[in-house]
Amino acid sequence: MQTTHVRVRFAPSPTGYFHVGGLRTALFNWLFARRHHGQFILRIEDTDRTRYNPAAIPDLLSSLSWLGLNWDEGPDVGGAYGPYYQSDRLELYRQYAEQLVAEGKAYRCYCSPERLEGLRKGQPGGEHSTGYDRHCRHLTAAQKAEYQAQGVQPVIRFAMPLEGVTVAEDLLRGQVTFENAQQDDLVLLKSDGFPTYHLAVVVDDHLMQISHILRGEEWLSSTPKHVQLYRAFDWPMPVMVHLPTILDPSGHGKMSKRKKQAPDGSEYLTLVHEFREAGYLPEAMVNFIALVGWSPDDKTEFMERADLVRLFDLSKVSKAAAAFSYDKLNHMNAAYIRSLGANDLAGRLQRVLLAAGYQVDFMTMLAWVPLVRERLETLEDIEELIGFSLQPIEYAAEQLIAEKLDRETAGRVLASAIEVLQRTEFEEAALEAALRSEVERLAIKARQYFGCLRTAITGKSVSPPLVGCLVVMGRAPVLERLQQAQDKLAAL
RNA sequence: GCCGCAUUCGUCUAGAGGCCUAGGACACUUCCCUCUCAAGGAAGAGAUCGGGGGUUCGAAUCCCCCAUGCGGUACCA
Repeated sequence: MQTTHVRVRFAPSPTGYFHVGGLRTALFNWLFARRHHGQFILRIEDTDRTRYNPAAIPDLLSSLSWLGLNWDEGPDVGGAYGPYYQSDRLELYRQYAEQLVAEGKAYRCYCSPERLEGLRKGQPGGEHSTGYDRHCRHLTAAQKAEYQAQGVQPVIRFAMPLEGVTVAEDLLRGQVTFENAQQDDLVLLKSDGFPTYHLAVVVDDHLMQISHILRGEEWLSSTPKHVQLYRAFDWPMPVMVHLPTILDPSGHGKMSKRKKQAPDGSEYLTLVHEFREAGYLPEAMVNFIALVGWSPDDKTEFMERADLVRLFDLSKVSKAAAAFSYDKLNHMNAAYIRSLGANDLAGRLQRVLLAAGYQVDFMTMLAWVPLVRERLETLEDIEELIGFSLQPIEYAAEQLIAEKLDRETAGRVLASAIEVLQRTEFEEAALEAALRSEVERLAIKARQYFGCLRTAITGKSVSPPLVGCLVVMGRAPVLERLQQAQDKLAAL
């Protein structure tokens, strides 16, 4: 596989935001390029003017950068085989299309969209569901002249062989055979002068000397068209690899084709920027996505980027579509968060909170790290975890007497805590010892004592270890909340 | 409808004729730890390898048929 110099490309169409399906294709291309010390090329396939979305390219570029998938040639960086926007290569496609016309391998078609539409409607269920009836394939000179006179803007169609078969070679699936009679005379050049995907992809992959085409499985069906185009141009075929589809978590339907609802009614994330905003680490995303449709062996799952590059092997890519598991992603993200250095984690968390509008300094964040580290599934969870320390809390007074406490005892707990916290050094071991002895003195359970305090301090029944929270918050704010709790209890 | 691809625990997968009474991970259950929640530790449940025919001494692994799923069937990519 490393006999030829590896040049691969990721060639998205800027019609919408970058989604996980595209990410998987991009990542596999990137890994393959890095594994073989080849080039990873980014090419923008903006040949559909009607679906063009100006937000798509900035989103794509920033997402790829966030994930660390750098490209050797493409937008921003240029390269020897540019331009890398297909809309800047129109003249090229026109020339190649004309060349095929001149050689009798393609022809001008003057059929109206209405006629084509009628054709499609008229023949469902027929033996030949092939869309176009090749009406214009054998027009006489006079007929052509008449269409021209009418001012009809023709398209250029490829003249597919009418008989025989086309065999596509796929690295994973072997030889896939298609009957030529089933194939359409596909449009190469649209009436607006833009190429279709089929023409542009073949011309560019050849001109850019792409050695391996790794693309989604949905392209397998159009591969015979591409094979015939390569043949018509007399160009060598790149190695083809069709990557398995990513299914949504239910296992039905392509991921990200449409938004799907999770069992709890929320929407599944499908766009890369959504994962970023939801607090997923780029390193976790890369590791996880690498495992959707590929695995190095029967054990290895956590792999740093260098491992991924070293181990990536196209021949071990799975052929079957795979469902996207948010559970596993979350697990992996949490594991990556836990493995981060304290300073690194603190910095990332601080950024999340600042972006959410909170005032937090780095040292405080650093103090929180040991308390929250193994409780974070995503970076965004930090707000839920320590939000109580950043803004006033609200809770019902009844919550102070949970855990089978009674009102009087809860009052004693608060009083005892206030007393202890006033005189004890604000340091974890000292506070822990002092509070524990109060638990004994009051002859209640630790969970009751700390549960009451937890509500008073955090307003919640779940929090990071309480004593740690007290230390990070500091004496004054803590005492203030305990006194507020006393008031609440009194008012009950 | 037609064409193509795929089919191993709920999910992601390992497996390329005997190493498989099918391994790992997520999720799940139980227990331990424990101020809550996590994390961690231990144990457990979970797939006769979609079904049916072959080939073979022997098949999850090879062949055929069927079923199901997915994809394609555009002047979209």
